[in-house]
Amino acid sequence: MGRTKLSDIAKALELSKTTISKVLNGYPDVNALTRKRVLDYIKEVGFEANTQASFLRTKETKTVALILPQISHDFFNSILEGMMKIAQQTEYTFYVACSNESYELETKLISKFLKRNVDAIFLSISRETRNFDHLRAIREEGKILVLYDKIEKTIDCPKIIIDDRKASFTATEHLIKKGCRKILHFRGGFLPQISIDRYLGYRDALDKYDIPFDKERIFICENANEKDGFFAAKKALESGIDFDGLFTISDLLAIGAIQFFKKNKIQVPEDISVVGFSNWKLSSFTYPTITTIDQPGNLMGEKIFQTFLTEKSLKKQGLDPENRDIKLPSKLIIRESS
Amino acid sequence: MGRTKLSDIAKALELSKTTISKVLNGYPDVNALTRKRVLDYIKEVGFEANTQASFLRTKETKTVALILPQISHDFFNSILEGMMKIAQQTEYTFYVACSNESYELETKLISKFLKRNVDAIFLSISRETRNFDHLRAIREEGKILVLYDKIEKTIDCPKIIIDDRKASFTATEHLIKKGCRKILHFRGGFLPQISIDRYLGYRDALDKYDIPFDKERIFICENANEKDGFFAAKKALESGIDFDGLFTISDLLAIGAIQFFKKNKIQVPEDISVVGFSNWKLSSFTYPTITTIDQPGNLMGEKIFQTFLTEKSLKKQGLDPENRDIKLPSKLIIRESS
DNA sequence: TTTTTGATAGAAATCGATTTCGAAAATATT
DNA sequence: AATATTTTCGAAATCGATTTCTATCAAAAA
Repeated sequence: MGRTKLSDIAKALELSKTTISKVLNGYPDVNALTRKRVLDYIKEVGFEANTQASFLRTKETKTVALILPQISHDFFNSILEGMMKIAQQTEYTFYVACSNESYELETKLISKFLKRNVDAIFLSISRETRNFDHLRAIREEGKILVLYDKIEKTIDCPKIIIDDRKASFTATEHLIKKGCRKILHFRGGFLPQISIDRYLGYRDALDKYDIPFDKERIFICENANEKDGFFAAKKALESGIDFDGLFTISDLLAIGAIQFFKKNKIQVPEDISVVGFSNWKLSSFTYPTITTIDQPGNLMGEKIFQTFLTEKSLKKQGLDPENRDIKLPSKLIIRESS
Repeated sequence: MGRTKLSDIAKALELSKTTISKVLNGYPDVNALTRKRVLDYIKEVGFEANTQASFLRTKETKTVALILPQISHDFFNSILEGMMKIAQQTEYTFYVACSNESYELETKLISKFLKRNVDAIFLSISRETRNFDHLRAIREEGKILVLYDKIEKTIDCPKIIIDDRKASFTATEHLIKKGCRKILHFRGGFLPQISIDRYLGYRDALDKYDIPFDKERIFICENANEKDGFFAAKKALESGIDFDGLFTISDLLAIGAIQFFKKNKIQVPEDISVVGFSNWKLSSFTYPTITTIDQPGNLMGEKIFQTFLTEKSLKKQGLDPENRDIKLPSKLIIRESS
C-alpha cells in the first residue's frame, strides 16, 4: 500500500499529475471547477506532498535547525519551548542540537545541517567562537541565518536579542535605589556581546547616579555557574575591598556567591543585596529567593521563528530587508535577596 | 556551483554514477583499485550523498523524532541532552517536539512525523492518552517506535524505563528507616504506568516493614507541580489524619508541600520527613534541600537512541527481537528534608 | 582454438514530486 | 467564416541518488 501519492490522486480523478501539482502550488492555469474537485479530494484523503521528493525540484526542505549553546539552562529551554509552540502549528519541523559552547562542535553542526539542506539555521554563538566564516558560509549557500541572544554584530542577518544593557541598567539602578553604593559586578568573559552589554548597563547606572566606578569591583566568571560565583565572592572578600551590593550576569553565580556569603556570616540582603540574571526557576525557591532579570525566552523563541518566516517571504519577493534586528524587553523581578 | 554531487564525482574520476554509488553502498562488484580511487577522492572533497535524494529509493531519511511530554522539566531535559550527545556523533539528525501532555497534540505530531518519513519515533506517552491506535500506526508504516518513561505495556516495541517501583520502594524504605510510620503519599493520576508503579513501590515498603496501609494517606495530584503539592498538604492536614513522613512523585510536589508545612509551623524534617522524586536541579537549592530519587536522564537518552540502532539492524537482518525492554537504575539522594 | 565463467563497469529505469513547453479546445476578434 | 487569442490540460524533462540488468573483457576450462 504505502502513503497516497500525487499519482494516486491523479488516477482517482482522471487527471494528470501536472494538474494536481498545479493546484497544490497555486498555478493559475487550472479551471476553477477542476481546482475545487482536486482540493476537495485532497482534503478528503488528507494528502500532503512528500517533502523529500519536492525538495529535488524546489530545494526547500521545510526544515529548520535550532542550535543551542547549552541545553540545561532555563532560558535556552524556554526559547526551545516558545519555538516549538509556534513551529508546531506550521508545516515546518525543526532539528535541535547543542554546541555545548564549543566552537568546533558549532562548525560541525552547521556543516551537518547544511548538508541536510535545512532552510534556515537559528544560532546563538558559542562562548568559544572567535571566527565567523562558518556563519558566512550559511548565507553563501543561500540559507537563512537568524542569530539570537549571543550574536555577532558584523554578520549580515536578522538578530534577536534581549536589551541586555538596559536590563543591567535596571538591575543596577535597583541596587542603587536600595541604598547600595559599592556594588560588585560578576561579569562574563570579554567577548560575548551580552557580557559586554551587561557590563555597560552596570556602568550606565553608576554614571547616572554619580557613583564612581572602581574596576576592583569587577570579577570575571568564565562559566556562569555556582562554583564560579562562590569563588568570585571569595576573591572579592579576600581582596579586602568593601561592598554592599552585587550584580551578577546569572542566577547561578548569584546562588554561588550567596552560599559563600552565608558561610562567612555575611547576611543577604542585610549586609549585601544581590541581583542575578535570567530568572531561573530555582531562583524563586532558594533561601533567600533571588532578585533577578526575567528574560522572555518563550517570546524570543517565537520571534526567531517569525523572523525567519518574514525573511523568507521577503527573499522570495526579491526584496532586501533592512533594520531587521529585534530587541526584546526584560523585567526586573524583585525578591528577598535585595 | 552548488554542493558537489554524485555526478560531479563521476565526471572527475571518469567513471559512471553507478560505480560511485556502488562504492558508497558497499557493493562487491567494484575493482579494489577503483574503490580506493573513489574513496580517496570522496574523502578529499568531503562528499556525502544527499539524504533527500537517497530517500526516494531507499525510503530512509536518517532522521528520527523525539517527542517529549513536557519541555521545562529537568528529567526530560536531560533525556534530550543525553540523546543529543550520542546522536550528534552519528549521521542521524533528530526532530524534537513536545506534546504538552495532550493526546490530541501527540497524535498530530506523530502523523506529522510519519508524513516526514522519519525512520523512528521516540515517545513518552502523554498523561491524557487513553487510546493507542496512533502508536500501532507507526509500526504499521514500518517505522520503529521506542517508548520511554511513560510507556504502554501492550504495545509491541522496545521500552526504556526507570525501575520506578524499586525506586519508590527505596525512597519509602528510607523514610521508614528514619523512623517514620505514618507516611503520606502524593501520587499521580490513575493511569500513567509510572504513577502506578511508584504507588506499588510505596506499598511494597510498607508491607516489608509490616506497616499497615491506610488509603487515607494517599492523595492524588494530577499536575505534579508546586500548587498541587501545596493543596494536597493542606487537604492532608485538614483531614485530621496524623503523619510523620511524605513521599511524593515529584520534587515540585514536595516543594509545594514544604511551603505549606512551613506556613503552618510544621517543621521539616523535625515534624515530617519529605522525599521527592526526579532530582530537579532546584531541589538542592531549596531550604531545606530535598531528599529525592535521581533518574538517569542522560543515560536514558543514550539508551533510547542505541536501542533504535540495534532495533534497526535487527530489522535489516530480518531477525525478530525479543525481551528488548530496558530498566535503568535510579539513586536515592539524601538531603536535609529527611 | 573455442567456449564458459567471473570480474568489472555502465545504461537506463526508478523513486515522487515540479516545471517547462506545446497542444487542443473554447472564446474573442476581424 | 476565418483568424487570433485565451483557457485549460498533459507529455516529458528534471532534480540526485539507487538498483537492476546488460555488456565487455580477461582468464579459465573445454
